Amino acid sequence: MPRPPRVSPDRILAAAAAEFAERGFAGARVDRIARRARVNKAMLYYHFGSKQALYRTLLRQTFAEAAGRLGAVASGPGTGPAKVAGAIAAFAAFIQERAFFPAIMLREVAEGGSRLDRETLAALAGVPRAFFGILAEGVARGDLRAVHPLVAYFSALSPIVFFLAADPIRQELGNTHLTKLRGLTSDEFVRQIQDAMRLSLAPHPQKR
Amino acid sequence: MPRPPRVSPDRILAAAAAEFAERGFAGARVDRIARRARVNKAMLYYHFGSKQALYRTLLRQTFAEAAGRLGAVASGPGTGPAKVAGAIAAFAAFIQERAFFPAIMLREVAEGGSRLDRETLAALAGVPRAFFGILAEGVARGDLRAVHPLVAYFSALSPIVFFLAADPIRQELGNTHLTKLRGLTSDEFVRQIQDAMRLSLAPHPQKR
DNA sequence: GTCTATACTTCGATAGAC
DNA sequence: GTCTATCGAAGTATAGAC
Repeated sequence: MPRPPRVSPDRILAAAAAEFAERGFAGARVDRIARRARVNKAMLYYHFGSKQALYRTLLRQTFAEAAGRLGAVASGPGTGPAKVAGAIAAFAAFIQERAFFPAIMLREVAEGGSRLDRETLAALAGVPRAFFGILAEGVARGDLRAVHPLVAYFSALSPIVFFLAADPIRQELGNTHLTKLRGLTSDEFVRQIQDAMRLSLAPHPQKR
Repeated sequence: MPRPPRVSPDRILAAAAAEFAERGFAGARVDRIARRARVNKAMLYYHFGSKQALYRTLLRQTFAEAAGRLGAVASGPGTGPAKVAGAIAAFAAFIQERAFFPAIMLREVAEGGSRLDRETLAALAGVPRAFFGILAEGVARGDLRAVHPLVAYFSALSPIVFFLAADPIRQELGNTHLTKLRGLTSDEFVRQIQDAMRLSLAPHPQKR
């Protein structure tokens, strides 16, 4: 006998994700989140207590799941280069399921994490930690070059976050004819980042 | 005979840069900007008209200067690889002079540019345009590989923006012992990104 | 759990004197 | 150009009935 689904909290979280991504914490409006979720505003406070608690709940869940996906790649099988490519793919796939993620990530980095509690910060830290684990294992095994982990981490993931988050602004620039470029799908972009990482992390010079 | 310097507008712009970077447009407070600039709030409105006009003025100036720096590299002398490295260095140097830039850039991308007028968007578009020019020239001359310009652009600049913007959050994570890493200076980071780009844009396989 | 009505606060912006 | 005082809108949050 299935438990009755807590539709309200889940709908509120989904609505909050969209609103916070579009407007940021300060720009988000509780009324708008409630309306998007088709619940009464009082219900939102009943379930989450405050705007900030809602925000933290959303981010903690999201970060934890992202870290979980990368952690699964890290503890799975495969060579170092394959795991790096797998981590990039997993991260990109996660983002594409949760289109709100890049914008929120960008905003939270800009904010310096000032609004996050310890638990949420810990969830966020799980993302780089999983990636660093892959790098360390590969270096120990000798199939990855020992670059500084932060360099590899930011080289691999930040272009993806940025590229996907910048989609609206690219549209806008394209529409006003300020720039013209051959289209590039997200999948192509991700593949190219994987290739670039493979090259820059290869332990020995290699043929292209 | 030197014109009297318009200290108020300049001080207001500097204060606005800090405030907008820390809190975003919606989170920024006009009162706080005025206080930081040590001017009366009415003066701020006298000079800039509205919070949004102030914001746009700041971003237009900043984007235009960033584009100008990259444009100078693009139209200057040097091989393709040297110009790419030069553009990365110029961009990093610009950011380090204007510490507020990464956070504002991140926020504006997250925002989808929705708050920018046409002129400010045009200024922003000058940044990738200069970078694309360097790439096209190098490809035509045969000393750069023809990767998609967007991939090169995001690979080169977004890690730098992210790394520098994430400094506060790294401090916080480090302080709460959630992660431990050997330090990495901004200069080292930039140099490594230059190296990675040199590798991934080399027209032929090369020794490391 | 759900809703209406509203208290309380903050903030952008301006009026108007100097 | 500069300042004080304040308006009016908008926003978070809650009280209290059902």
